[in-house]
Amino acid sequence: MNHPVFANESQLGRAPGRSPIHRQALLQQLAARGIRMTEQRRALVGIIQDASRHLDASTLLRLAQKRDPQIDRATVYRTLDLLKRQGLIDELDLMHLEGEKHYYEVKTSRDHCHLACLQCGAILEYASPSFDRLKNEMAQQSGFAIEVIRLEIGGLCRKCRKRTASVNTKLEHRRHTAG
Amino acid sequence: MNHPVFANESQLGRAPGRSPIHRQALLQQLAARGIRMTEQRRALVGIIQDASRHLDASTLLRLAQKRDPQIDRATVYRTLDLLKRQGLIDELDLMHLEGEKHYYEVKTSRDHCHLACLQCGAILEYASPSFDRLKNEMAQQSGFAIEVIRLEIGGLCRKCRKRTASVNTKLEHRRHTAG
DNA sequence: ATATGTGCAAATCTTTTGCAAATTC
DNA sequence: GAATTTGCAAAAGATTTGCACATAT
Repeated sequence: MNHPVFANESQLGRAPGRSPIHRQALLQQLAARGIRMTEQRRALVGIIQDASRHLDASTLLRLAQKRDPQIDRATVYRTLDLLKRQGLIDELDLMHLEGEKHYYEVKTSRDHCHLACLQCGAILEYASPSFDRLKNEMAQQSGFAIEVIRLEIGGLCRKCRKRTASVNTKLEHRRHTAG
Repeated sequence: MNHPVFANESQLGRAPGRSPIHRQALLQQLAARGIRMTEQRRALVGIIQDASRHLDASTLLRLAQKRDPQIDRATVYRTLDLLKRQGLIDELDLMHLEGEKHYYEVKTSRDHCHLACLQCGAILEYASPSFDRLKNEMAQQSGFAIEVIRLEIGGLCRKCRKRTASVNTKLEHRRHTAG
């Protein structure tokens, strides 16, 4: 790929280029590492996979309880921790748009970053060769063996910018025509 | 600047190119925005400025209380929130090396990112033209007006990598010479 | 048998909030 | 005296932990 790739701009939207094939690959990875895949863990992985947006722990719990009302908060947190330590999911803040929770997504084949609109809460995902290059450069220059990389941006999305701009224009107009 | 810049590798180290002049500039910015600078706020800003490492809220509180035992947790959080909203400090996770706290640093003239060693906790700060370029590219391509940018990396620092590598080698050696 | 996973409840940790008193404009 | 800032104590929210029981190897 030779140019930036976007996901559709949307509330807590998901990354570009995610495929259903991932599911099997993911379960295989876990099996290969000798990790016991229980019903509950399988369900949690599935929910994270299928979600059309980034989930936080309590939302994940709620969704999981729809199928299995028995499942406990602790299990959710323990599973998230497991998957995190195995490097199979990434943890995001999304600029703490709502409280201090974390959001999770299955690690994609391609690193990408998240742009969060501080006004409307839209999340845009962004992957580009420059990002890949920067990562390589940093690894090389710093001597770090990079395990996790997280680039998050807060700002105003295109729409909100226009909206704000037009409001400002109106306000200015009013100001000029007032006295 | 035409090449990557590092801060010294150290426990929770600070960014390259920070100058004491910042203090005045910062207080001026606040004054210019009509923000009342009380003794306590001034003290907190000073402590964050002077710190040789990234501080979390409770450490900041502890340090502030050395001079003024009266100062309260709430004031610290409220001040951090104020400075954050004014875009004068940045909030970091440092890959949650210890718990879920946040760390703070005065915004520097140059954007930089943080590499956190998951083994020894060292923090390396990194600024480079590629990072600046990526930021511009993203702003342009996405249409976002970027207000905050946060690039954090978790991995193994050079030292820990070597250390780990040599441990592995020893282990392998032992394994080979064992039976 | 031994190790691992789970539910439950309580604990912990960080951050926020309501309110009355103090301070500043 | 109106608006802002502060301390205090309580609340809220997210995450972790101890422990007894259940499940898998």
